[in-house]
Amino acid sequence: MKQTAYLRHIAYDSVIFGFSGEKLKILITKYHNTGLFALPGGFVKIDENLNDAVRRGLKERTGLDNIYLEQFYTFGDVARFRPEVMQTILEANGHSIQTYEWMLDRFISVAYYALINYSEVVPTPDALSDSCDWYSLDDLPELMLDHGNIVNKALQTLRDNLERQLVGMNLLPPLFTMGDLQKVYEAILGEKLHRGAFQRKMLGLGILKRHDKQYSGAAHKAPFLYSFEAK
Amino acid sequence: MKQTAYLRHIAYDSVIFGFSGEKLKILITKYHNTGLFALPGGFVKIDENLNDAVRRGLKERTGLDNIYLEQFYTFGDVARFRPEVMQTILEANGHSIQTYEWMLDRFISVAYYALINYSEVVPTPDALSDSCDWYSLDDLPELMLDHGNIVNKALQTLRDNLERQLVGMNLLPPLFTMGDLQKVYEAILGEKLHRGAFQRKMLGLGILKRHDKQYSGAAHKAPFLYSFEAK
DNA sequence: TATTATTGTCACAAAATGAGACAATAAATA
DNA sequence: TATTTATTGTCTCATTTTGTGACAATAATA
Repeated sequence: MKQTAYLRHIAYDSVIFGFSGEKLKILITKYHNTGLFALPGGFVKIDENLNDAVRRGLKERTGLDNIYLEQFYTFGDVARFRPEVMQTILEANGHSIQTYEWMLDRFISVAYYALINYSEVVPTPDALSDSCDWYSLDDLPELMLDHGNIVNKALQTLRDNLERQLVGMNLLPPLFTMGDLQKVYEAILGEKLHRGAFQRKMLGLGILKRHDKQYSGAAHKAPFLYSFEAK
Repeated sequence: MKQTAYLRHIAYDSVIFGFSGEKLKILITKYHNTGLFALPGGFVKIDENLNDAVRRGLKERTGLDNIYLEQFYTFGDVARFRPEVMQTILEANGHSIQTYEWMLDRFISVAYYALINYSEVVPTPDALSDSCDWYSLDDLPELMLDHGNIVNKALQTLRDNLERQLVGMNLLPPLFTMGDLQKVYEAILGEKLHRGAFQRKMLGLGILKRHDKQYSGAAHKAPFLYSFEAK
């Protein structure tokens, strides 16, 4: 990895949303021997499209291709420039500062959020990290630099876009119940929705295909399973 | 201007919207002796916040402070990298390529749109340009690089955000009629709106203050003037 | 004084939304 | 087998929002 392989001053960070246990979660990495938690991020190769760089990183971190991905903001304040933080990380990994000096420069970070099917993912740490794990949004560790802000803005954007995006399609497995879908919406919005109205609206969109019922073994009526259908 | 004064690989472009003659317009600059039209843009100083760099550029181009400004996308495709274009511009201005070699590198561009009061602006070209003028959105010249895409995405974002933003407040003078306001909305959306419903909705927002009537000298009822009011 | 163009407001229909009610039903329980 | 429990699918009704046209008011003109 030569110094010239990456564009200087430019990084990306990704807020990778998954849904499990009725909670919205995101992937967080922890750097070796530092106690520092961060969003999965990376750099852009000299001859690589920005969007492709992010997809490459997502693939490495989750194993998935063809992820639903949305760029939402570019963070460029000078206050982001904290070379001592990156230096700590590099030193904790035994890397020579000389080779990675370019990493100590000021970076502008393009932030993306991704929506993925939780059950398909095998979170994988990168070379500098000793873990890459799911954290509930309401139980995040302290994140380094402005990564907390980035998460907040990602969630805000996701909420704003909720009506315009097929969110459930990306956060749920191929077959799901109406209750599953409602729980996803409630987790994102952070509020309870009326069951009847929600069902009416979702069915009214005309994008759900009804399948056989799901017999859960529980003592009540079995719900239908649904899948999303491109019209 | 030393090479190290600016962050490498990072630029911004701005889509500056104004409203005049019932049309939505944007500012376009034309580079000396090249026939190249472009969005007003610039670079970020090493010790400058990204957002501040954009405001600095806007101030130079329009003379205005405190502009309504919204970042909407960052363009990072390799296809943007066309050093011969920038070289043409520099040579046409008699600049030595050596001094400005950093400008020939690949750039990632953070795009913003601004909403301004047309009548307050004195468009001012920068050093490389011989004009900075208003163009109607439906009558734009061919723009260099991907600037045409940037304009399209800016307009799309503006439309999407129309209900969440006080657009009229930024595109109109302090006092305006309900008809003026409706024309702004129609220009942005590109469609006619029903007069009665529009008036009902705007008044229902509770953010308009009614003033004296405007006697236009025309042969019909005089409309009220309105201003926006922070609640 | 009648005419013209535009404005402020309303009335009504249509559509969308909020909220509760009820029957249906899969499994557990008596 | 009959009853109970929890949840589901659907419906109805009230409320709110939206789409559409109509009307009187009015500033200037003919």
